[in-house]
Amino acid sequence: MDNNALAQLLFPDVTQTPEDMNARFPKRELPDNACVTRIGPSPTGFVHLGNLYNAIIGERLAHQSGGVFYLRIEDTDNKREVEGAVETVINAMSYFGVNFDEGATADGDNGIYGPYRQRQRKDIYHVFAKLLVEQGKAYPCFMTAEELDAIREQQTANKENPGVYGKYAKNRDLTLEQIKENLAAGKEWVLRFRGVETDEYICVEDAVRGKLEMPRNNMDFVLLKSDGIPTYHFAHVIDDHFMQSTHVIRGEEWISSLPMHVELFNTLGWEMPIYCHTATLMKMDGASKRKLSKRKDPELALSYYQQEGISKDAVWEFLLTLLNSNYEEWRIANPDADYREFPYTVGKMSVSGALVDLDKMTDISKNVICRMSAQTVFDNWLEWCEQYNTEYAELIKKYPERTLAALNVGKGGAKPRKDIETWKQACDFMSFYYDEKFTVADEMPEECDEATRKLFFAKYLETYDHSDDSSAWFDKVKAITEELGFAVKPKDFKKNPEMFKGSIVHITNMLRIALTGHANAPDIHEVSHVLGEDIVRARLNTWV
RNA sequence: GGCCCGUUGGUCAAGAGGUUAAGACAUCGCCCUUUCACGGCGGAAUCAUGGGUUCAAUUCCCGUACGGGUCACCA
Repeated sequence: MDNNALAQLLFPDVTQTPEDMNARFPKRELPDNACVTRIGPSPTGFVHLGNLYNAIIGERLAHQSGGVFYLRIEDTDNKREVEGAVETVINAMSYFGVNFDEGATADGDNGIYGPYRQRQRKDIYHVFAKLLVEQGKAYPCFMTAEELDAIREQQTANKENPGVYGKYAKNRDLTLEQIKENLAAGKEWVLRFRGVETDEYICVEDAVRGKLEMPRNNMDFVLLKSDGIPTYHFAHVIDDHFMQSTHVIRGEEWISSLPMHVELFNTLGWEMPIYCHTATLMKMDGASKRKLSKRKDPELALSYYQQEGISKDAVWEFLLTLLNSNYEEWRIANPDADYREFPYTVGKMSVSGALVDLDKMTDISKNVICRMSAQTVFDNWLEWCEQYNTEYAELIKKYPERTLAALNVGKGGAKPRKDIETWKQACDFMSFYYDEKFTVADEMPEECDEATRKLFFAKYLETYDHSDDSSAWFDKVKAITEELGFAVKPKDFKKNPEMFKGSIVHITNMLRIALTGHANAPDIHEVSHVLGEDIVRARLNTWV
């Protein structure tokens, strides 16, 4: 077989050489130990937590080391492509604060190692496809889907490994004449790698898992599909070589195709990047763990977190706690530091599938929000409402001063309140500050019967002076409490419950509910001043 | 089925051949407090399993179970 003739027959238009490619993509000039990383999403229009999870690792590695983090669109499967998906990826990533130095942009490319969309890199892949044919390491295969199915059936029946290899690789040794005939007959073909029959093992040092040992590839896997577009495997090796990725971060589902990648790097004589195979995100389903699924689990979609109003920093920090086991300790030691200051390391990563725990996420979100200034909370909440709850957006804009003052309640000091968990929940929590939304949601304490209520609110309003300071105000509350036969000190009531109708706890609860509608609301005196005297009087008057 | 990866409290997890097996979330109790929170203190709760190596194994090795992945002209 004349391999050069075959190569020329298959790729008549390819005139460039591997040397041309080396010249086209010069070596990056970066500091020592700088990491070059990337994410390579396929443009399906669905961005999920796992994408972000891997993106964060790449982003951290690159930006901590003065390296480059880029976006490459892996669009080799045109069946799955969705309009506008590239923009969706970029927007989602940028919403969560993941920004690219280089790569695909909404309307083009940024960087000299492009194009950054694989479909546009056909000419590059073909140079190496041709090279492999010349070297006798790749060959055209004309087998139809039916033939392939038949082989697979036979293999399954014989309890053999399925696939095109060894004697099953029927087109492996076609003559140049046969190939010419097939081509002339207009038969479709794919380019297959010529696998070696061997019982050798390969060993790859994975940065998160350590040694990975598996049988060396013996499959005649597909390099180029019948439309001339490469498969993931071929594209990955060529792209990560020329774009000079130092670390390939991807999900563990790729481990099983690693032998193909190793084989390609070796035959092309290129150095392998460092592989980081990350754990799959799991979820509790009944009593067992399972992989998060796109269809069943809304929390897998990144858009879910936006809709729920979980702040982007909280999502980052949540992922960081999964990614690096000592992140939480660092956070406790450095409560005010930016999470970007945390020194991330790959080796500290979990290798087993982590469960996505929404409670934990909420807790982190709460802590993130309580560290923000009232103004920042205001801005972020409003921004979220503009998109997801326009009714509240209007209210915030209608009462900006009151809203800001309300958000400021419990701020300052070493132990800020943690009332707001998410932007969505903020709408519920803050509702009582707006007459438009105010309702009495909780029951009055049973110790306060109707007569008590009427009497209390009448007296309270009678003596109410909006300018009273906190202690003057509370003295008055105490006086009325005593008058009504309630214990001023909760402990007295605890000791001798039969001597009182209730305690000041019940009285203040009643007041709180009348004022805010909820048993759970901040300090009454402070809330009163945020609301203003008119609203306070109006709300309490309805109980008299 | 073949190949591969994994398994420490309910969850996320640290950990090392000898530890009282960290810490966080959740949960329960107590304290602080006018209330609601915040906060503080404390409780309950974990090394999948069998065998080996060893003076000693949760940690190292082998098997088993369980969970997961993959075996496409999908990534």
